[in-house]
Amino acid sequence: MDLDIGQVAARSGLPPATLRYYEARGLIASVGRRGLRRQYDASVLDQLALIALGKVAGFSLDEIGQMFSTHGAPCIDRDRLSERADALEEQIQRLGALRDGLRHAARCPAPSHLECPTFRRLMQLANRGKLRQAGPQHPPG
Amino acid sequence: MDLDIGQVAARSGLPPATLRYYEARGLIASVGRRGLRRQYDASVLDQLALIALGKVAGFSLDEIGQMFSTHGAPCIDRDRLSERADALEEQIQRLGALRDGLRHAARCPAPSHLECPTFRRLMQLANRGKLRQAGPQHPPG
DNA sequence: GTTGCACTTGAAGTCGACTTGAGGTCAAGC
DNA sequence: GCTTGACCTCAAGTCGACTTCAAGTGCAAC
Repeated sequence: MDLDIGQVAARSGLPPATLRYYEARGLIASVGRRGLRRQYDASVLDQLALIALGKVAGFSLDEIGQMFSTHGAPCIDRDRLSERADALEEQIQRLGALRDGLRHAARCPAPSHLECPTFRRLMQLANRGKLRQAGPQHPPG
Repeated sequence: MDLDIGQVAARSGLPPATLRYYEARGLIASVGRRGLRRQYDASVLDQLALIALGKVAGFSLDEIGQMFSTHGAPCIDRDRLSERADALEEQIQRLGALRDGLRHAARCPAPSHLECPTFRRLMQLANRGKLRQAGPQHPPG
């Protein structure tokens, strides 16, 4: 019934090294060994899916780790999800403004972007940090 | 008329070390020295604002560097801005889906999130990479 | 019985954008 | 003329999430 680390890797799409890394970080736990090899309960796949979700939602591995109760079952704080949803909402607003600014700049007839008032306003915003944390994540690796 | 690096730092809010770093990367150029100290033309402030904007828009420093012509004046590719605007649009869609999912999960009456179909669907999406690159950027440093 | 492969370990390397540190130089103020 | 403080250079350190490496182990197949 248990899964060998290789099988978990195959089903989750994560390399074994990453699974060991997660285990070392306390995000997942193996149920034992067969020879040297780690064995995992099938529920680890759910946990890994949850971890993946947490990551795209913007949680750090540490934060995700705290969402698993000591017993391994997920105990996700609903307030925390709401908070994160609100943060996403704000970010969406910022990105929307940025997108509109870029669209405008792309079409703007001013000879230099520096002469376009809209573009300059965008620059001001960026400089004052109003737009901070709005950028897309460069794909890790 | 020229600005000392300290003045540029004060006006831009960037530490001198960062200005030197940008200069080493070829993003800005000093017009000379007074004693040891770098002197900059006032236009460097525009360039720095532009760099800040590029950063929040998700460009890397290398990409931003390429947007300055060899003469220092910005020569921003309008197609590139459009592309980035489109990428932002997509990201906004993904973040919206994620936000909705989180909101639902926060309110969902299922005893465990794992038993909520919406939440599970979200997990699936995250796992298939449909949501990748959607997370908010953790502020560097 | 030996080969081969997927695993094991711990340490070190990677990425981008800086920041920090050590040791040195210069102009100004006392 | 000596101190102070802001700059200088170059090297190394930081952060998070991995990846890669070197050297070793154990099971299965031939």
